[in-house]
Amino acid sequence: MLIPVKDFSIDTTLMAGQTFAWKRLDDGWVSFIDKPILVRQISENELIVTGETSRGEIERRLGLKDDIEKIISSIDKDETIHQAILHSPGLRIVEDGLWVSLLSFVLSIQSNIPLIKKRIEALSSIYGRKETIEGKEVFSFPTYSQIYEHPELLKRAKLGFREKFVLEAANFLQKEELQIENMEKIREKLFEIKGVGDKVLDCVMLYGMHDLSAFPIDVWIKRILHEHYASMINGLKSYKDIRKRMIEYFGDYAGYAQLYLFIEARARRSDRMFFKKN
DNA sequence: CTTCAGGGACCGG
DNA sequence: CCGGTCCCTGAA
Repeated sequence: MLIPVKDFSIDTTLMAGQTFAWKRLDDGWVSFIDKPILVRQISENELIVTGETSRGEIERRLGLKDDIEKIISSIDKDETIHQAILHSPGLRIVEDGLWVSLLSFVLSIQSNIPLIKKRIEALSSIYGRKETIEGKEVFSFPTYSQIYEHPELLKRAKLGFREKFVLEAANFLQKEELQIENMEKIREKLFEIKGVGDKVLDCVMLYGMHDLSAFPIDVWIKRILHEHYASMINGLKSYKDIRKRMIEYFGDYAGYAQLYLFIEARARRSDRMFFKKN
């Protein structure tokens, strides 16, 4: 299946640190939630997709339906964000779905990206089904039912204190019939899960549910805010107050601003480390 | 070998 | 609100 795209880069999008549901192969990206799918960007304007999926699903999961021009023009409010936008051409915000993002970001607590990936890999090899796509073996992303039914296997993934949080989340989704009616309702319900605080919840809303107004604040965003938006958040202390202020500032697509700034902050970290080594 | 920080959340004061 | 503590890993 061929999907035409415009101003899109799959590498930029999937290496942004927003999703752990895609794995990079030599010449493409695989994701195995229900069925394995393989996506390659063969040119600037074309994706090739293999696997049992649909154009609609791929477009949804890669944020291809977002009107990126409109989004950028609405968040492009100062020099800092302007530069960040210029440094990440082709970026989109993914839509991983509720469970996948919930598990991913519970696992992200007090962890760096390689560690999160490693944990997902471990869980996939413990619970996942193995299938092949174009001769490549891939394990499915663990489901909450699998974890609910075999909680004793969790220890093997060495999740540390996050293990009980993962169990909480799996049990919750197993027992609760969540309707995707309005985002506020879902927020309230998910907040009941032990291990899901403000930051994890914002990540789930943004990268799982595609609520583009969500604005997660982690240590990287905090650094950027103190460095470049100090006057704006002056006097604000709590997570909720700072978040509210930034959403007021960036508007309905604050989530995109957040991801551009996040990528920028981490890129500068890499620059410094490179500088140190030389 | 040890030490320590790392995409936060909880709990007690 | 604030601050100690939580488990595990990889880097130093």
